[in-house]
Amino acid sequence: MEKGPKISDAEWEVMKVVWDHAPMTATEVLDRLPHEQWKQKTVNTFLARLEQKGVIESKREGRANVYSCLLSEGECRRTEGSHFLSKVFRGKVAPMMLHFIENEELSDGELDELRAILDRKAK
Amino acid sequence: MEKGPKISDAEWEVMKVVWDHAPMTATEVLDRLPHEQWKQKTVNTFLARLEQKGVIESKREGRANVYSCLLSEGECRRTEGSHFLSKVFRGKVAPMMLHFIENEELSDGELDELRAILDRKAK
DNA sequence: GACTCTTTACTACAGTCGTAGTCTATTCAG
DNA sequence: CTGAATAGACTACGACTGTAGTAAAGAGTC
Repeated sequence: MEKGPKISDAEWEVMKVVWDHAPMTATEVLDRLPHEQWKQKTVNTFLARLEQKGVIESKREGRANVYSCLLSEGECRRTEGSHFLSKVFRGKVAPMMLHFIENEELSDGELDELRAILDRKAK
Repeated sequence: MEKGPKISDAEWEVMKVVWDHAPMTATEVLDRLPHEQWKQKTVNTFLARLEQKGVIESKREGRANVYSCLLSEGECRRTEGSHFLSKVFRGKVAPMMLHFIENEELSDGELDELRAILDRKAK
């Protein structure tokens, strides 16, 4: 497991947009974010940093840069997830799962879904 | 939900020791950490910062400070867990659970344990 | 009491993060 | 072509992180 780059909180917000709509320009990214909280320059900075980190790449098209993903959301979730697991739950999966079952609102449908997944897994 | 203070990666390592053995002195904390990677001064700095953040408190006893927890590991897990959930899995619990079931090694025993918990929860 | 050892308190410093401003080059309107 | 608008590149800057060094104060030793 080559550990991927560290993606900060705010960078994750930008990446969610890029994962959902790439390829796209910096202006388009801003349009997909809450306008009250984000300025264009801030978005640009994060896009540049994410490119430095190798999470995305940019290609010049006319007057604008067009950004695409190099790492998928799933890959970044794996990196972030195992980091979280070892940091906060000392690497122990079952207690972590229990924690979320106890602390987060799970609908009956979700509970059923999870049981079905576990049944399949246990086979 | 009053959101607790942000506890950094390295601070979590220190806190695991404190949660397990408090009340204890800075020297005792170091003794419980891998000696190769931690220096006493570094530990002291983190203890001071954790006190600033309100995670622990210190009482002077003789020549040394004795540290105790103000926030439990469970409380900090709740803060960190809901932060992680919204950041990395857009707040959706079921996909996150699925992710960990698919990506982390779960023993048969743990799978059984989880199924039992879900059954109880669904009642 | 003077010196030494331990433990704290304060200071340092480079790297990352959040948040943008300034300077520049390119494009579009006339 | 010339000026105005726009998108990118580079710079800034204070807060937080990881990692300690230095100075100072209390506690024993002679």
